[in-house]
Formats: sequence, C-alpha cells, structure tokens
Amino acid sequence: MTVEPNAAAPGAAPAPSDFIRDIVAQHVAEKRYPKIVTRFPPEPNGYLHLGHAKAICINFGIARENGGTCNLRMDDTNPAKEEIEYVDAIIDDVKWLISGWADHQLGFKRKGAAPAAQTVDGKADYYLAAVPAEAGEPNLEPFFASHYFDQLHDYAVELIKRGRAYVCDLSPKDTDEYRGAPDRPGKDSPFRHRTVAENLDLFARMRAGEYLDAARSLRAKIDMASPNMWLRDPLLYRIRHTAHHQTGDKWCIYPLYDYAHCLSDYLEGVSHSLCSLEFTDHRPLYDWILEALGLARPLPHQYEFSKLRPTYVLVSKRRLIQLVNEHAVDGWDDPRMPTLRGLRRRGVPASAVRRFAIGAGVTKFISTTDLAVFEHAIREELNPVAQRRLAVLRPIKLVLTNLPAGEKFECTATNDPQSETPTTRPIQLTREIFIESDDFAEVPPPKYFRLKPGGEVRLKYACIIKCDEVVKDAAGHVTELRCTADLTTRAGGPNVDRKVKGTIHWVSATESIPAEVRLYDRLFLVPEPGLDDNFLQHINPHSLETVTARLEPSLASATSEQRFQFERLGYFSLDSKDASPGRLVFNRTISLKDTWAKAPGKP
RNA sequence: UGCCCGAUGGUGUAAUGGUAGCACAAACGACUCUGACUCGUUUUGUCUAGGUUCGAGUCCUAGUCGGGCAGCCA
Repeated sequence: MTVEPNAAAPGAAPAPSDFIRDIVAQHVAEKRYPKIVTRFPPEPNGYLHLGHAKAICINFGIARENGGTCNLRMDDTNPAKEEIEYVDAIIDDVKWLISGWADHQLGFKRKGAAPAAQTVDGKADYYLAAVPAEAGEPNLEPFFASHYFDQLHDYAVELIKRGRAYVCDLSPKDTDEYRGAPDRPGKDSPFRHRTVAENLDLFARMRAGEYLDAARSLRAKIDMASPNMWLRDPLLYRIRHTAHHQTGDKWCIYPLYDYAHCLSDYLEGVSHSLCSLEFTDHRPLYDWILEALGLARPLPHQYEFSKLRPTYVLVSKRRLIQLVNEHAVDGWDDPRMPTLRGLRRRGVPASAVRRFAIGAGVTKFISTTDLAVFEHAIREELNPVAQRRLAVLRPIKLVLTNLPAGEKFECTATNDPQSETPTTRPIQLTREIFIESDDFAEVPPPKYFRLKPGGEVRLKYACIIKCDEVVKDAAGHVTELRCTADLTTRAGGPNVDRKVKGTIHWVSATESIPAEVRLYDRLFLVPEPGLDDNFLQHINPHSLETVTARLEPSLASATSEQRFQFERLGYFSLDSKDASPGRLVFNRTISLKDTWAKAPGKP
C-alpha cells in the first residue's frame, strides 16, 4: 500500500504497514465506507498510560493516513466505576500525545449532541457525525457512549420485537450456572421463550424502575450451546439504581459493553473498530448484534491487535493504582510513572512516545518490548532539539592556581551542535570551579581518561588543565583539587589544537547557581514486574535520587517547555509542578548512553 | 476433555511461493573539545514432524509450546 509521508515529523520513520492497514487499504480501494473513521474509546476510570499510547497511535495513525477521523469516545456504560474527573485528564492526555501529528483527525461532537434520526434508503436510522476538534468551535466535547442511551434503548426494543432478545429473571448466580463452561454447553433459561409482548412489557418496567438491581436482565437470544461463551445469550442490559455522571438519575438500566460498543461505533459511522486481543472472542457478538438489527448504513468491523508491553514497566490500571495508593510513587503524574502525565512531566516529548508506540508494530503476537527501545526513542527525539548546557550534579571544588581570583575568562559554548547553523553563548571561567566528582579518580581504573593526579584533561569550551595537588580532609576525603590552567589551549590560543584524551564539563564556582535536580531511573529492577503479585518488592530503591547541583547561570531563566542536554550527563527539563520563579527544580528525562559506565575492568 | 488466537536472532518487527532484511540490544573499531552523536565491522533466527512444489518462513496436515474465553467489568 502507499501511504503519505509523515509530513508532521520530518525524518521520522515512514508510515507503517501492517495487517490492519492492509485491510483498511483494501476497503478504501473498494469504497466500502464513505470515510475511514476509527475511534479511541477509553473508560473514564483511570489515567492513560504507555499501553494506551499504542492504541491511540494506531487509531489516529490510520485515520491520518486515510484522510479520516478518529473519535475520542468515553466508554462510560458502568456508572459504578467511572468518574467525571478522569474525562478531562483523558482529553488533555490525548491532545498532548497527538499534538503536531494528528490534531486534524481528532473527532469531537457538539456539546450535548446525540445521534439524530434520519432515513437512509427508506430505512429509519440514527447517526452522529464528528466535528473536527480543531475547527475552533467553542462548544465541543468528546463522544460519550452514555449520550446514546436513548438510541441504544430503542435498538433494544427493536431486538425484542424481532424476537432476538428477551427479559430473563435468573439471578446472577443462576445465570452463571446456566451458562455452562468452556468445555460444557449451557442450558436455556426458563424465561427464554417469553412472548414479544411480555418481553416488551417487562423491559419497559425494568426501565421504569419496578425491579431491584440484578432482579432481571435483557439478554440476546443466541445459542446456549455455542462453543463461544460470549454467544451463550449474553446480557445486554442490567438493572442498576445508580446515578451516572453524564445522565444523572434518568436511567436505572445500563447497557453492557458488548451491546453498547458495537452500536456506538455504528452510530458514529466508525468503519474500523480496532482493539486489543482479549476482545477477539467478542467479535462474533459484535457482528451478531449489528446484523440482528438490519441497519441501514455499512457496518463497522472489529480488528484486534496485541498490546504494547514494555519491560521494566507496569501497564495495568489496577497495579498502577496500587503504586499510587501505597505511596511507592508520588501520584499519577510522578515522573517515574508510565502514565502519559508522568512521562510528560518527566520531559519525554510526545513525539518520542509516538515513535516508540508506532515502532513497536501491529501484530497479534503477544510480545514484550525492551524498554531500551523507548529510551532510544527519547534520545533520538531530544538529541536534535535539546539546548546544550553545562551542569555539575555532584560538585567537587577545583582551584586553578595560576588564575587570579576575581578575574573571568570568557569562553564560547555551543548551544545546538546538531544544528546546521549553531548558535553560541558566553560562559565564564574563573579561578575556582566545580567539576563532577566522577570525573576525578585518585586511583584511576585502566583506560580512565578523566582527571587524575598529575594528569591532564580539557575543560569543555575552555582549556587544558593539569592536576598538581589533591587536598583531603582529616577523614581522607578529597575536598579540593589544585590544578594549573594552560591558557594557550583556549579557543584562539596558539595551542588550541593540542589533544588530550579526556574532556570534562565544569561550572564556575562563583558564577554558577544551585538547583535541585531529580535523577530518575527505572522504577523496577526486574524486566517483568507484573509477573509477581508482590511486585512492590521489585521497586528500584534508586529510582529517584535528588541532588543539589550547580548550573551555569543561563539556566536560571529556563521554562518547563524547554529541553536541555546537560553535556555528558543527559536530558533535563524544568519540573512543571514544583519549580517556581524562586526555585529551580530539574528532572532528568533520560541519561546519555554511557558506554564507560559498563566498561570492563572498571570498579 | 470445548472454542478462538498466535509462534522468524537476546528483544521487537519485515519478507504476501523466488537471495531471510531492518531496528533495539550486545561486541569490536573509526571519529570526537560530550566515553554522547555519527560512521564502519561482527555475533545470533524461520517451534517440531510430515506433505504440496522446480522452489516453503510463507500453502496443507498433525503435533508442541504460549495466550485468551465460564463478570449483571471494559
């Protein structure tokens, strides 16, 4: 198939091809649908995470490649579990993830709009078209399954009239028993053969609130002996005397997922309903309901793909809640969380999440993707755009004994070495500076080419220095290094081209500013923490280390939108929550690759 | 002892009956005022057994292994 190049992300991988896209391409060629419409249907009962990112990228990606729309729909058919608080967070996270990539595809609807009655080829029909969220109309909102409760009810009545659904009085327990087991057929409910009139009456009374919760249910009349459990007269409606966050107390009967989902897709004109593998067994039911109704427009179809499961990460709503509740992390937006909010706060660009989610591919094979692939994607996105700065995380004082106190030697540092037209900024070299404590070793391991007693190293953007003396305290800890600067090796100096093996970063002791820097690492020590019910014991005790660092002064005016590379250390950005004008707090998004850290022979 | 889905290097993914490729990871090397980036080289793969075919990762049969399904959750 041919796909449009990814215009919004130059240099990114070409639009992918996979078994679902092949099907869509075929349908486009056949003109099976007037338009390609997909949907992303989260249940508003939790925050979106890395696993959802894949579903978002597939659904929006396919809409994007085919000039279609992807509707954001709240799958809110269970008032007991869902809360309005999550709706806004979901909208915000989706917009963030697709920003600059598929903004045009985001389908919303007018506030309060419900499917409208229309006639198609002489048949009565309901339809609710998307309005592009980008159109700038003020009163737009996402789709809600709950906004279709009237139409869904009408369709249920129609199923009863067609003899395809009946009201069942079996208790939940008896319903389970009658259902049988995977290797054992079920048996018909004693209420299966009620007349249409009786079913209509009972269903109306269910709706009118005459019965207690779970006293009766509406069931599809399919086949209690089907080898597919979902075809054994599945429930369509249950009685729940519970208020709903969208419809208030208008309803005391609520549709179940299988009934609501396929019809919601249909009402919105969805062409391809893409979901994860565990719904494969539901597909025959999805098709059965739509076919039983004799609908007017082309029917949507469901296709399933395997979820994204990164290593070293939990992608289970229940377990993420546990992390938050047991204070293993500091809330849903903790930068160590795989939630979109957490990733965003950590400084991960949406483009990196997309690169990862899209790169994982679309298959039906249950796989785990190495977290290193994600980390690589983050570095790939950040490297070309991050402004370079100098910062020292764990400072150790270094005195350049041949430089006069109080004097500043201006050096020129490059902001964006990856740019074709790099820009620069001045930084000041002074008699007293800080270097990274890792960059000095009194007893250096083999192949150590940082600073050591009697050794030479280049101060990045400045000059070569030689270590003359190591000053220690009574306990034997190094407190200060005394070195000589060779100013002839500065830029413009006669010996600027002199080579030494090592180059290290530094900041002026007098010009630099202090800042809190949070060094984040993987939350778990084992690749598949979810395998263990007692997963909390695998938490990485060093997943967060907070240090007081020294930064070059230009960082004082940083904003949380900016991305920085602290040279030789990693990518950092201002914490959007805890930083304030008087307080600098930086998060490490991801470290630079460090081949030296794992060099053999290194202690 | 039911039905459904799947299986390609360490990991993920491509090859649509015709040279098993790409990415990540790993190892080595070049370059380097970031032990980064970039570049080069290398290691490692079609679950098993039959069959169809000039030719099979691909098609067929059987098996093995893994996953899903018995919520009035989604």
